[in-house]
Amino acid sequence: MSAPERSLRADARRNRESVIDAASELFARRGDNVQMEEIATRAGLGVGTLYRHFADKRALRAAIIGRRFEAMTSLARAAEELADPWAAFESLLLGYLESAEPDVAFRLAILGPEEAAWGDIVAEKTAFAAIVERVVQRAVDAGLLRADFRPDDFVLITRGAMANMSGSADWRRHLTLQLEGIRVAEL
Amino acid sequence: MSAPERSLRADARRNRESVIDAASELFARRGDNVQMEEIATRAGLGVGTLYRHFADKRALRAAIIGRRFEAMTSLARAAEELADPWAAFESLLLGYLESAEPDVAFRLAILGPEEAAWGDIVAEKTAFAAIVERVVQRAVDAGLLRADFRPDDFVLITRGAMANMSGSADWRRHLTLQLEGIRVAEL
DNA sequence: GTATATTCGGAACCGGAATTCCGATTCCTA
DNA sequence: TAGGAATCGGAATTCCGGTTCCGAATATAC
Repeated sequence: MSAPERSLRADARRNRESVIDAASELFARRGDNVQMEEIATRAGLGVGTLYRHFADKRALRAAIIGRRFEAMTSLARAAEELADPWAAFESLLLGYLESAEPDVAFRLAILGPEEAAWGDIVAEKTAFAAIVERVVQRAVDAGLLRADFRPDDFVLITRGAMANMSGSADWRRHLTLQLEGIRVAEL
Repeated sequence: MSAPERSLRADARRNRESVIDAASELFARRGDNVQMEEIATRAGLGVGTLYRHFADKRALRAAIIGRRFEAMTSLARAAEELADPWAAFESLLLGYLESAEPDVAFRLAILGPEEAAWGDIVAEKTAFAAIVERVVQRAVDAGLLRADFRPDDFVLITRGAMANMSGSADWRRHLTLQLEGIRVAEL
């Protein structure tokens, strides 16, 4: 991530923290529909300060989303611990989606076409992807997921579910339907 | 739709047509990332003219999307004609998605949270929905779709597929997986 | 406690894009 | 084919939010 260089004056470190908190909160609730000034205000700072810590809006958003990916990664690690292959897969899938649900910015980042300058994020994303790959493979090997199920399908499924997280759509219902399409019928 | 009042001066009607064509083209290709001026230019007109025909960007976009819904509706009508219940259902589903694929603006309209002032559109949307309901019901009654399949599920499925139309995601693959979750296993 | 480097704050600045305005132009009717 | 209404064109205006700047305030070193 944006290496929080050692040696930052105490107040600076504290403020950086505030900015991140405020930004996380707002981006999560309103996606990209948030002004730099509002973030600064909510952090109890001036916009200038905010720009001292992050080059521009993009960088700030990227940092926030990178952070969410870190959370996703540890969540994934926890799921992988589970002994039962199916439990691990389902836990990963559901945990990921439930974490994404309340974070509009994250969902937009995943669903949107934004291919540009994701810098940091990519790394985190990759770490997460590695775990997904292992968990999926384990479930397939155990004969619980259709043999032709690929890690990419995990992406298809999750994006699909996330697309139904706005408004009144019931993404859990959608997930259920999707699972019936990929799980191997028992017996 | 925005009732093209009778009695529009010939040139006016012609220009309105140009605007709609240009806007359709551009919105379809670039979603909302299009300027009023660009639309005017491509239509061979000045922005002023454009505003004479549509109150603002919103109205213009709404008109364009409403138009797409009209197309979707006639497409749906055609699908409903098919004798085989499953063929009708599949044709509707696939036809809808294939029409949506090349139209970024339409997809955004469906996927986005934009709840505000859809005015016109809603009507068209409703007409389309009515057909979907009948086609779905017919497939369910024929025992080809799981008994608990509801028209709302059609929305879940299509939104899911549309979410995988950007970048390298393979929405057809996703659709296949989803179909296996809702179709009744033959025999 | 003073000096010096950092950091803060927020008014001012800027660029981009939507929308307005009104004189010039074009259509249509009598 | 003249008159007047309807329409066009596009420069000018407005709005909005990101970004910059630099004097003031604050922290840390000595």
